[in-house]
Amino acid sequence: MFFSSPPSPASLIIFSPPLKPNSGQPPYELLKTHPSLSLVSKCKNIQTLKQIHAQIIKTGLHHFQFTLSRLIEFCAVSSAGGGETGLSYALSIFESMEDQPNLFIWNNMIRCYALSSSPDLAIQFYIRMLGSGMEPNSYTFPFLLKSCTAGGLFQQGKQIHSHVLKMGLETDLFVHTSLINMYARNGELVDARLVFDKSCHRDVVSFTAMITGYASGGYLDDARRLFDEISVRDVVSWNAIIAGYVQSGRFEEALRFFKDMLKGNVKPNESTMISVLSACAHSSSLEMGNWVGSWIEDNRLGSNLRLVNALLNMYCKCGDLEKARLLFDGISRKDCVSWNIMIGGYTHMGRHKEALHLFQQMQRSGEEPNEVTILSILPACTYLGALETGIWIHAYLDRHFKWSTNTSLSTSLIDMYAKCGNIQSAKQVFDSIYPKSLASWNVIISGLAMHGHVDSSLELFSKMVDEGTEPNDITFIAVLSSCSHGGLVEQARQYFYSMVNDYKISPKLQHYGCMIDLLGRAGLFDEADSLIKSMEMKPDAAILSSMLGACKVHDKVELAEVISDKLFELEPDNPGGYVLLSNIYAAAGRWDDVAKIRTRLNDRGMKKVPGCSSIEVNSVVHEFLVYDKTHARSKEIYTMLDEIDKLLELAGHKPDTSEVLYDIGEKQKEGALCYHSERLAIAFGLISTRPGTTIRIVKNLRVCGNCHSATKLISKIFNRDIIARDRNRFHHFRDGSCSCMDYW
DNA sequence: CTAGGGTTAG
Repeated sequence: MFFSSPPSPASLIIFSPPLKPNSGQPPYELLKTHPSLSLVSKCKNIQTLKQIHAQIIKTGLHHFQFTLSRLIEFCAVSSAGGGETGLSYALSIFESMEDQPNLFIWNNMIRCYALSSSPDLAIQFYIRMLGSGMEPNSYTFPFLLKSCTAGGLFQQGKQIHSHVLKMGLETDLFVHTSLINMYARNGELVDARLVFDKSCHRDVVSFTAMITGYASGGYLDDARRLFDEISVRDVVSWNAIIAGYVQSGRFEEALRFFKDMLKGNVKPNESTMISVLSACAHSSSLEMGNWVGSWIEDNRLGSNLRLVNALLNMYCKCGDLEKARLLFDGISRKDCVSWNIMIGGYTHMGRHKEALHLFQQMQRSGEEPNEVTILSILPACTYLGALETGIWIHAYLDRHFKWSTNTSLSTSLIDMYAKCGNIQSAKQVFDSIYPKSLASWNVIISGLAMHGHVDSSLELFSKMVDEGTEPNDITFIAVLSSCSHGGLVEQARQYFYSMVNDYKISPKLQHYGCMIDLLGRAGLFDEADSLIKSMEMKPDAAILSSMLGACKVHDKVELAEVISDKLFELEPDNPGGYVLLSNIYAAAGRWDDVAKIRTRLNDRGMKKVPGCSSIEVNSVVHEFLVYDKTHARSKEIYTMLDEIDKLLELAGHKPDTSEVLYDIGEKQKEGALCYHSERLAIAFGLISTRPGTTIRIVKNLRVCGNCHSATKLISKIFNRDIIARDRNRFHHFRDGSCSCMDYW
């Protein structure tokens, strides 16, 4: 098959006299300088090598072992011809050789195996070599030991070590370093150190092998000590120590080493920069990262994808998405990693719509998503409530991955279903996976809680404990919030007690938050207060806000004033608390105080976080703000809103305008309510989906009381299930009532 | 008669 290549390009055709073996003179001088052979070293890929091979046969050069040696060596060395193709090509030459292969050829065959995907076969080849009467030399062992390192073959490595001793080759610097590396990479640091200490001829390379071993085992102090002992440090030794600190998460120190390296006038290379970029990404060192960016440009390395991806990752992790996107768009041959980094960057910064959009572009580009892609895109679906896209991904996973054993993938999928409003599918996926990780228990328990399935949520918690999975602090947030959604005061007390005493988990702010929210809502202000006093940390804004909310439910105006003073001290510029207090005043009819707060808000120039609701239709996420008129079908939406309004009025719905803060007329206040973002999303859902289809919307804030009662009626009037996720929980509206039983 | 060891992003 090697002779079936198309005719050589003109540049490869060499007219030279055929050579004959055994013609008296040893032809090595001639061979070395023969044009066909010097071409081998310039060879770019295996295709070209085949053409040269054909040429060699034509000229009779293949009768000389020297020639074949060079070909096999090429297969072992060249990255273009290496790997599996290189190995099989080398093998075919080896097996069809006329004479006994010499040691050089045996050694290079072992070298081919070391770089292949089955390095263990190198050992078999070595045994075959011994069987044919060949004795290994100082070149054989580095290749062989490299195979043991690559294949994790510690036992075989040990045996080979005894061969080394028998041959008296342990003092050979190359063999010595290979042994250290083999032991170190197999996690046998003590053995590695024994070998290291035995030799008195150590150089920077053997030091580095030992340092790498220590560093990858997390023994940074040992690595550091050896590093200090090296008299002349080169790039690779610097890289090893820098990478070691990066892998241990000690990024600032890694960057300090890098600066020392530059001070010592050692020139960094691509590997250095990949580690440095990783350190910058993790420690948000944008300045240093930018410096590396210009270094890459100066050294014209813009086409090195590994390096550019690392740079891209740095920009994303440092939050400079604009620069990242510019770089990303400029990469001509993006790989899966480039896409993953950019998509993950958007998700990470909360720009979920852009993440989803880029994911769709990725599919159009023909690049296949992998597990990492899915793990960054699922949270975006979850956040946006993009159930259709989520279902598509589920089907994609079924087709392409064995995902049910991948715990993070399945957990992410369960979370997506739960938070996109489809708790049944979440439960189905949960039931189907094995093993069930702690995280998967946590997401299903909190998912059920959010949907108001309090009983099954708590049952699942008992089942989890029965099956021997130890709950953690996150589990208890889920359990306590479950109690909170169900108004189960006594159970919550018991779980809280059990968490502290049985599981020795010290409560965090969120645990206190659930408890205080629950106690406050139940009107148990004294107990809530003493719980706050027992906390070892100061109550945060969330806790004070939920106390304030409880004051509203129970008309506690004076207490509300005390609490809001503390809240305003903590967050003077967050309008949420002011709005809540003003609502409490409004409910008590204290309009003067309402006006005072409004002035305070205006003086400080505070803006409420705008309410935003989204709905996914045909895999496209549509977002709406209050009074939003930017949507392409805005006209139809507002016609629908008017229609809804009329029907609501007919059904006897009376808008409660007391919570509207602005100084406007009663009629306008009603308007402000009708155009709340969730109302717009629902109206769009009604006009863009078939009758009877469930409408799912997601809101970034809590749903207001007025919209809640309106939505209940809408579900009845239009005969639709409406599933709404707000900041706090899910509301399933059906036939005029809501799954939350008006408790939220 | 040719060769060999240590560093590598999501």
